[in-house]
Amino acid sequence: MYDEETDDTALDLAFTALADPVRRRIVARLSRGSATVTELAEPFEISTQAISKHIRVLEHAGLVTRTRDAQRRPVHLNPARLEMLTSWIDRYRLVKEQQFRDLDAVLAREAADHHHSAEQHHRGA
Amino acid sequence: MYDEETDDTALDLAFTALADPVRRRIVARLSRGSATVTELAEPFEISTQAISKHIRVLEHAGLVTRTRDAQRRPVHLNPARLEMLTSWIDRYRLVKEQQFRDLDAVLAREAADHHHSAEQHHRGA
DNA sequence: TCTTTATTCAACCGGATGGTTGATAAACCG
DNA sequence: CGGTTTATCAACCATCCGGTTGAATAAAGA
Repeated sequence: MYDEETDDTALDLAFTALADPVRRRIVARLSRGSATVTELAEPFEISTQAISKHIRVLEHAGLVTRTRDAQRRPVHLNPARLEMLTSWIDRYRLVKEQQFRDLDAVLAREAADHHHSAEQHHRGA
Repeated sequence: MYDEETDDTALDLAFTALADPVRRRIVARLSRGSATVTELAEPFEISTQAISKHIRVLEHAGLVTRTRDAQRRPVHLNPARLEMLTSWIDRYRLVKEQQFRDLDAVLAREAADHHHSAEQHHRGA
């Protein structure tokens, strides 16, 4: 879905959003079901305004959406956006892990460490 | 490997490290093979000092390691650390995606939107 | 040894970030 | 209507972050 030319600022916003422990706990909580701002704020010792800001960061990153129920604004997790992150990470993780299994790559890495330059030994992989 | 009680600051560091487009490009480059600081700096228009700082952030996050070859310090990607991130994300993504497939969860979510409280309808999932 | 190359250290700067408090808006409840 | 609940807006503040320039370290090469 998000393959090839993944929007850079979208990744910025999403990784930045998950770089904060409070926001990660919010995501964890939302994975078990939607919740309102005050519900989400309850386990924390910071103000609801601060939580509201955190939710805005998550929303701006597309990781959560909000609906409306009277004066409440329930927050819902968007798993598709999480999938965007795993697909980005896996793209490079898997390439590298394949290299570990590839003897040629191991030799190229040793060459980078013990000889002059790392350079492109086998870019045809 | 990193299941259960994943160290919070480790996740902080790793997500923060990937929240920067320059650092993500460095990771992408390193997935194709190790490289030195000046090699990594080349495609960018910023100073090598800035790149050096970026690498330190990645190293501190455990995403890369460094060896020594004379006055060069080749940088290597650590795929295991990337795997830590995907496993964290997937933990919550998959729970939520399961809810989408679960009719009971859909009903619970509607109840959260149209009635009084989101609350715990089916925490036994 | 003197010079060049590779990299880091140190100080600095502007802008973003995460928290605060106080005020405001909107919808429900009596 | 008046009051309570839910949430955001606004201003403020300290710290962090990503970049800069200039100096220092370390090893290689002449």
